[in-house]
Amino acid sequence: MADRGESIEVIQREMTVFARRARATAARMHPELSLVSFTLLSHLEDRQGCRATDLAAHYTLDKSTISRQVAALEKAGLVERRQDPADHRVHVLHLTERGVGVLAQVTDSRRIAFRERLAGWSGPDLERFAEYLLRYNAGASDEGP
Amino acid sequence: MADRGESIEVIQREMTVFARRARATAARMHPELSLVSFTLLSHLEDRQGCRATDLAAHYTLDKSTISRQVAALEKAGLVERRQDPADHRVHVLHLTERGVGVLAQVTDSRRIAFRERLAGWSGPDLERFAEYLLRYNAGASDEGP
DNA sequence: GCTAATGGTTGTACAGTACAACATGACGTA
DNA sequence: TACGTCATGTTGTACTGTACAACCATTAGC
Repeated sequence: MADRGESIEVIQREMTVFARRARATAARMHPELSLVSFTLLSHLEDRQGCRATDLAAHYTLDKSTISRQVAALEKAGLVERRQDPADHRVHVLHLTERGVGVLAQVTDSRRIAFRERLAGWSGPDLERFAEYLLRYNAGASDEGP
Repeated sequence: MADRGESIEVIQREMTVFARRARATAARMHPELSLVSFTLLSHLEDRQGCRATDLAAHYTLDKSTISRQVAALEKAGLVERRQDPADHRVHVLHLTERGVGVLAQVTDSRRIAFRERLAGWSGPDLERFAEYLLRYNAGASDEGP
């Protein structure tokens, strides 16, 4: 039906539409935890703690940005910084107990929202959609759209 | 393979990853035309001109935001505002010749980038991916993720 | 004609981000 | 061992995108 170029147009446009909305939506859903903070906390949980530099590399954000984000999260009591005894330059970041709790709660309510959002979808469609997104993002090293 | 919940997790996470990157990528690709500006110009071209209020409604942005964005685009010579003779409150927005040109050029280079980005994909996969995105976004009235 | 709604601008504030300058600490080599 | 270089992080500064609220101008409804 659609030719290659057409599909690409659509993907481009719809990805863009999505991007434009995501941040605002996240903010509306969770005034207490922005999309950025959420992803940082997730990563921290995933890795069971890591350095600021790792976060910066993983999300291609400037280290100053991370520094301030982390400072805010620390101030909010969601994250704590432990000096690495082996290298005194390094602060290893860990979720606090409270951080774990908040993250769990937000993750949960996000999951619920997405579940509802995707309620009309068949299992195989969901699976394929997820697959495509993974594939798309996996290919997005750092310079593609 | 994956159950429903798992797929939803993935979609949620990957959409988020994408969202986090899109803006920065657009900025890197086109320092002269942000993602926001780009979408506004596209809409203007699509509609062959429209009012600021229409843009605000379509993108669920505050009218003040639109006002300033449009002001910037006007200053950059990409858009012009024509007073509606029938209703003196209204400014109808139109692309200038230069606006059309810049939009075309950016659209083009975006298309090229996406084409490259999706080079390894089969036609049917592209088609289905596009379809899913459309479906997803179409359902995203205004409160879902 | 007066009141309410609509379209838009301006003041203000905030988040997220980058870049550059800097401080501190670690490490390798002469 | 001391010096230069690299790595980690923080701070100063500036810009974009955004919202909300107050406001002005104009139109529409009763």
